[in-house]
Amino acid sequence: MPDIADKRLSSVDRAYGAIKDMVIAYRFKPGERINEVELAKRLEVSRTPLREALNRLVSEGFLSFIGGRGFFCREFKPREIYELYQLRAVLEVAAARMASEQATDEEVDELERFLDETGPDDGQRTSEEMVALDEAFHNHIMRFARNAEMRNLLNNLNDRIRFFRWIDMDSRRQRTQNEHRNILDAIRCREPERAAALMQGHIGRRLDEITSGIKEGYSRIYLSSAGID
Amino acid sequence: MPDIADKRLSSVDRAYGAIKDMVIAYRFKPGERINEVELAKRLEVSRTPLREALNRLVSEGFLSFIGGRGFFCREFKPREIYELYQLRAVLEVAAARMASEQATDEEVDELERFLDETGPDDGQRTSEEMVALDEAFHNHIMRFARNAEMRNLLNNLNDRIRFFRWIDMDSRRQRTQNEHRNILDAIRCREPERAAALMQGHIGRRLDEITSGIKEGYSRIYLSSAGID
DNA sequence: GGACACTGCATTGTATACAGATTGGAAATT
DNA sequence: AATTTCCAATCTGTATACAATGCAGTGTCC
Repeated sequence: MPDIADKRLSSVDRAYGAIKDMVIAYRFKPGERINEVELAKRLEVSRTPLREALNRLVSEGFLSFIGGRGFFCREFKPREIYELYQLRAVLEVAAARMASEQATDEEVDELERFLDETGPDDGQRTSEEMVALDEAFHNHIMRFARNAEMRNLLNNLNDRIRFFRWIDMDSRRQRTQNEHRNILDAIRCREPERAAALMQGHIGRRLDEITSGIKEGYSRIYLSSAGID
Repeated sequence: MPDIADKRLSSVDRAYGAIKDMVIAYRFKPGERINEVELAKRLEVSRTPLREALNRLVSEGFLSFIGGRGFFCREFKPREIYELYQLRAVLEVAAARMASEQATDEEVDELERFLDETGPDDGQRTSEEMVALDEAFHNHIMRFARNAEMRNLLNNLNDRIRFFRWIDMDSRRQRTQNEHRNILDAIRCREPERAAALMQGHIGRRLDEITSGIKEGYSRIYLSSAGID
């Protein structure tokens, strides 16, 4: 996470990081218009670098833009979240298959140690922490797949759906660890199809439940953005 | 393709479209530094909207950026092209599977008519035309998959690898049509796994041959950009 | 009472100015 | 001859100004 006040960074980078964090944390309401002058004042940059950062965030799917009207926090229609999850599943299933073929034994051992150290859940963790650990596991797998483009894309998707993963994390604390261990075992045994099938089950099975989860997500979004400002 | 001179479009949009077309057509050499003042003059916009467009193109993978030094045409290392192809294969294999489950019978018929009308190759087509038809077929499949995020991503990937698809199109004019018909048949029969396997073969088999093709691609890039200006 | 036009304010779109960083090349030094 | 230093020209990074567009609130007309 880039420091917003770090003067070594360019104004564009500072604005970019700050706004992205704000979008991820739902400090903007979905569909809310972004006032450039006000935001520029808040971030202590001028509108020129601010708009460069906003343009980048539009390309990355965090904001939308309507000519003549300005920039908006992107909306999260249930269908869109569903599609993001679906793409994430496609990517991660492929990554599991590729990891089974390309991960080194050392990498597999390292990931197993990670699982040993971080689990099982003692019941004290927040949803945020659980998601972070979950993400870390999946990022390991993706690194084993040796494809930087896919890795960047997964990072982008994770940033965009993180909030909604909080919601359904509660219901599967226990199962997650076991499923992760099974996936890792398939990779260790060099069984791409089994790894892919397990990953498909691990992510894909939740797809149907997501639509309902989004409603709860929305209520939390409005709560949090109302409570902070 | 947006008209560069269309004054109804904003300066940012005009610059964005023009630069993207230039990158796709390799009017910049890989790694070439982009002079903002000169490019702004050529496109008849000021540096402010130009830089907004350049920032968008960085996020979309068409350009790179180094703070303090400026914008550069992205380089195409063999490894990167390989990874883009690989991601494309992952996406399209998933799309074939999803299309088998979700395409309507009418859509399948429509795509079959498209194949009837555009093939077989009479030997008169250029590589560019062949790639355009190939892309159109694959875009149909992707539309059947009902995922806008994946569709956008595929469009982005196609724009970024189009040049290299010209190179290996020559060698497989005939086979392409047959493979397309087989894939469509699997979708029609609602056999997701067969569709996926055929798509995997159709795209994935070429992955190994790509690295060598890139060298030829590079020579064409330098020829074309030298010849036009 | 409701629809519509008008007007002033707020906001975006773009050009330009200028400060600071970078680069390439000439001159000086080893 | 090769390397380094320094300087001027060039280029990027950012702020600001102003024009153009959109928006909301008011009043008017039907």
